[in-house]
Amino acid sequence: MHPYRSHTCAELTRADVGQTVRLSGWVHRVRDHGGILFIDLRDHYGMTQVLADPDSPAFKDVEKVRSEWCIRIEGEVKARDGSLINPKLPTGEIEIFVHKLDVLGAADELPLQVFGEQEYPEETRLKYRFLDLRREALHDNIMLRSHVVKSIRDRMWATGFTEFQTPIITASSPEGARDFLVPSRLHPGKFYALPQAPQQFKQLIMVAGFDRYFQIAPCFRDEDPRADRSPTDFYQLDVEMSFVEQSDVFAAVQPVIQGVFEEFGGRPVDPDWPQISYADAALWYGTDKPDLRCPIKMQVVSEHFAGSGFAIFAKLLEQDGTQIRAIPAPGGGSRKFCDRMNAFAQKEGLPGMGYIFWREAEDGSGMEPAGPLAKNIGPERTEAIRQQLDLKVGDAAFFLAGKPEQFERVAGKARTVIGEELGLTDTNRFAFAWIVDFPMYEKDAETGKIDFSHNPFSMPQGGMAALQGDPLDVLGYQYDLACNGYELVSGAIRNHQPEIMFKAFDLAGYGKDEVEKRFGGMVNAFRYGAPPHGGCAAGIDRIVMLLADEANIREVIMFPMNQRAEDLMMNAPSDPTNEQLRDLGLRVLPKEG
RNA sequence: GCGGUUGUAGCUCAGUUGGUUAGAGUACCGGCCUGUCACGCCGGGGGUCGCGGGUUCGAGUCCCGUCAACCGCGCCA
Repeated sequence: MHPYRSHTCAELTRADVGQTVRLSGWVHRVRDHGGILFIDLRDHYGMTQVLADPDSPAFKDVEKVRSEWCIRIEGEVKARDGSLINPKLPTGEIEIFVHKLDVLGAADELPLQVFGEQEYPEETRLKYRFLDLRREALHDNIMLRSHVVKSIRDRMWATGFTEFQTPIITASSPEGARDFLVPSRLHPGKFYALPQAPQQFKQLIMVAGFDRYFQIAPCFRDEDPRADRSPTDFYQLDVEMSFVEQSDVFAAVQPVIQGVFEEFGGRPVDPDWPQISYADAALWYGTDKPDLRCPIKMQVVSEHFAGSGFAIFAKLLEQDGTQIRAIPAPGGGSRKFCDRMNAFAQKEGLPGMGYIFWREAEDGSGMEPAGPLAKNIGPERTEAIRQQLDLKVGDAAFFLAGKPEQFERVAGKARTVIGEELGLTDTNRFAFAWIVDFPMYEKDAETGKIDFSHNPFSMPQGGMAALQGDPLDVLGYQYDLACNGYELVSGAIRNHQPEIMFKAFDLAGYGKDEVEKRFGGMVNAFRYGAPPHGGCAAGIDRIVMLLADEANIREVIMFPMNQRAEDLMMNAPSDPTNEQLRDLGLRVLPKEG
């Protein structure tokens, strides 16, 4: 018999009754009745009930074990009486009568219970991640992740993609985020960088003629985290294809993502993935990662307020670049709800959201608008707004005024909250949308400087000719895939022509020298027969997060960092030894202040 | 860097307008219990109320400062 186990804790059934078996695992729960004593023994695969009574030679040993001790038992498989069967366990028809028990690893008093679904603070959970990972919910999430990654690999291979590994210690590739730097010992004073993405390598793979590449690749960015954004490192499904247009990339990626969501999501996946321009997404949804499960679309209603009796809005509209936008709220027609949403906008840093709602007229003559805004602009304008937004009795509309870039984000959030609170959002599905036609450039609000708004390697729509006019009018072959309000995929058709690339960088204020210096490895390759190519990268952590229905990305990462990019379990980052610093030719400056 | 929330037993939490010796559940230790599967019953140990200062006869509670965690903003093509 194997020294540790003849079976797993999920394996034994009525068919095994009478066998002598050996099991190893963790003590999930002990129930000590004095004369009879039960242990739920747990391993990766499942749970088996073990029992002992004073007839067992192991009885004294069994009395001593506690939760989460790692033990090995030997015993006989016994059938349970009908009334004693536990239908919740696959092994619930049998139990093991113990003859021998060995403690493989005792446990101190636990900082968090493995048994049960008690919630614990993240600090505790991260410090004792190995215990948290024993718990069913997290264990299942990590297993889900593993299956999802395998499914993605299989689907990519099945459609003609091949996986290659790219370097981890490499050159800085300033694509936007802050680099993690690695000091070089052999070249004191010089640094490697960890890749923010395998971006340049995958483009080089295309120049090298490999045609269809993918990789489940780690990416490293030294930025502050969010609930849906892991600090330090995360994984992407990185994809690149040669001789393709945007629609070819969509056609290659959609079946993979859709297939994975159908396989693991447990919820319907919308088969229709609309393509929405960046401009429309900003206007309708206030974000470039809209949640299409919420049916609300915002609209421009400036004309109804221009020159109206509502002086605040009317005056504002006299300034350049201002707009009034409306969020229709079907079913939101109560003062209480409207006031609550207004308070929400104020909490988010706006002066507030004006509103109108429509109710039954008190004299029974039909419907009447309510709210201070309606009085100020008068009945005709109010009615015109109602007709434009297609609202009826019991509905409301909220209004945001100013420069769209200043209120768009909050408007988008308000749209989401309104949709949820009014029950308009069907949460039990996955709704995808390709966001296309991103602008190539944006103007910094403070400095007025033109810079790339997204990926500097994207091909501008219209090529070289498009770069002759106003940079802010140039759109890129640059796209995202949004799902339920998260950005899942981001990609582009690349700029593979050195002249267009130099011109594109020139518009953002980067000279030829600088491009050569920073992206020389890739740009140089483009001089030797670069194929047109494009691709994208999909966030593995976010995909699993959506599939597992978790709001926090740390629930789907085996060993995550905390909000301050610290590993509490491994104690990272930590101080280097003086010897290490000397080897690297580094000295640490004392912290200022 | 900024804002919000939180911080009381190993763990999860309660603690009133400031008032006696700071409580519960769970875990841990001891006792009882032969059919439980969140077993049950009895008893016990366990506290720098995040930390520092202040107000007060008296502070877990009020004030100031500070630290930490999470959530958000900036940032993240």
